[in-house]
Amino acid sequence: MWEKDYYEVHDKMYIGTDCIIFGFDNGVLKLLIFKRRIEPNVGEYSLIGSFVKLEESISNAASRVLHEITGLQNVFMEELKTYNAVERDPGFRCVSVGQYALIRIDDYDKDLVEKHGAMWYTFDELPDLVLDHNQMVEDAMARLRRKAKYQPIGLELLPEKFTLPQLQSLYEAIYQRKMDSRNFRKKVLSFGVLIKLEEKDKTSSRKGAFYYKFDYEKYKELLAQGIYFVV
Amino acid sequence: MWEKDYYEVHDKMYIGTDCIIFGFDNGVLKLLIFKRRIEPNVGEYSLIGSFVKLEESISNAASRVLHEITGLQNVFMEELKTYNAVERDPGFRCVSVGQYALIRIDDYDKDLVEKHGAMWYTFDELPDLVLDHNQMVEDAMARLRRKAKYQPIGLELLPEKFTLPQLQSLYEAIYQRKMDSRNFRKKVLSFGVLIKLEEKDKTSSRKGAFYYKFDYEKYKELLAQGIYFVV
DNA sequence: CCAAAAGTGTTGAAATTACACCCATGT
DNA sequence: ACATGGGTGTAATTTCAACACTTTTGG
Repeated sequence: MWEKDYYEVHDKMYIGTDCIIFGFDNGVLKLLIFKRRIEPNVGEYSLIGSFVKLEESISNAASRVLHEITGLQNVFMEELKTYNAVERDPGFRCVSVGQYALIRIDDYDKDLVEKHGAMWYTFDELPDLVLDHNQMVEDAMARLRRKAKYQPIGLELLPEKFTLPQLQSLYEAIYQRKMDSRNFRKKVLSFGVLIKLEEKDKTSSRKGAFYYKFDYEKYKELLAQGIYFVV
Repeated sequence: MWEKDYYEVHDKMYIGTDCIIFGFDNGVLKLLIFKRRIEPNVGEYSLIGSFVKLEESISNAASRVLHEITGLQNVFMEELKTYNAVERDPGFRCVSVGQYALIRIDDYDKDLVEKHGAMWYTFDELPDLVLDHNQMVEDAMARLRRKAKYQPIGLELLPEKFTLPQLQSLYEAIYQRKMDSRNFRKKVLSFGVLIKLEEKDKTSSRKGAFYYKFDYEKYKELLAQGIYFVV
């Protein structure tokens, strides 16, 4: 890659990406935060991030760092927005692209996460983070709430097999309010993208709750038709 | 601004911004496109954009170039997303942040626009644009449709005084479908953010249509309460 | 047999859609 | 007088919200 003349008069800067990683654990929505072991800001808490290299896209960079830390690949991730205030990074002009990720909290590699000094925190108990990272988390949370109205995000945050009570508690965690189980079930089942399995989850009640899984095919069909999922 | 050691091992690149500028003219939604007079891609069509300088934020950069070309200031603008494919710009690695703007088509400085070789095109008649600019326009259009459901964007696209038939035709242009005028009126008036004026617009009918204006105060109150405007 | 969570229907209120005619006015 | 776009109300349908009891089963 070589640089054309008419570009050289312009300014170059760093581009980074920071990942707002949501996980859902036992009825509680959590965020993966880590304690920095390298400069700058050693010892402070921050999101997981990286500079973007010339030969990778921004989402590549995010996937790369996410894989390094959680061991996960093919994680659902979406761009949030850029954080580009001139003085946001005291070191040098650096634009960061926030990306939020949804992971299945039972999938990730606990040792790896621990080795990097990362920990799960609930939204309410977040420590102060470096730079504008607290703002990023707030923005991501707001986005998640909005997104959950239109798309079955349970698909990304729950294990492949999940129960309706689990799905409901995910939505309750996102919206921070109790929902009526009859109405909730009616609604989510009406979309016709859930397949009921024979098997029951007996870990949380004696009666047991039936497992469901997503019908990806039907889901894609509906999306293609422009149908929204509003819960 | 000086550069810390631990940054120097990373890659710097260019950041640009491209503006997807919507205007609403006489029942038709249009986009401001210009024919490039400078390298690279002289003679081809593109969105209006600029490189971001070290000492300005991305939205500053967009405002700057928008002002240069339309003469307008304080234009409504919002970040769309980044366009960051490694090879998107053949000159050098350059990430572009798309921003869409809504302008009152009767406000802009026609001479200035013409001097820069810019022209209004409807969405359906867009020429081929450079790089990924056609994609940007599509994304912006999709965003606008979604946004129009939640916020009274008429506020940005229409002149200060406007009639309900005008507002309706704006929504019809955005959603590309006819709406029922009784239902439309009922809905938009129910929000209570429109103030009916004494004056009538007689340019499009003999009977004349009453002008309305937005009640900004009430609008802000409602937004603060988290109320949505769904049309 | 009992505690604890899963599962299930109905009813009233609210919002949305469909639909057709009169009004005001410049020519 | 008439053509043109502006303005108005009601009824049917759909969607949403509120609400309580029965089922299952491990201990």
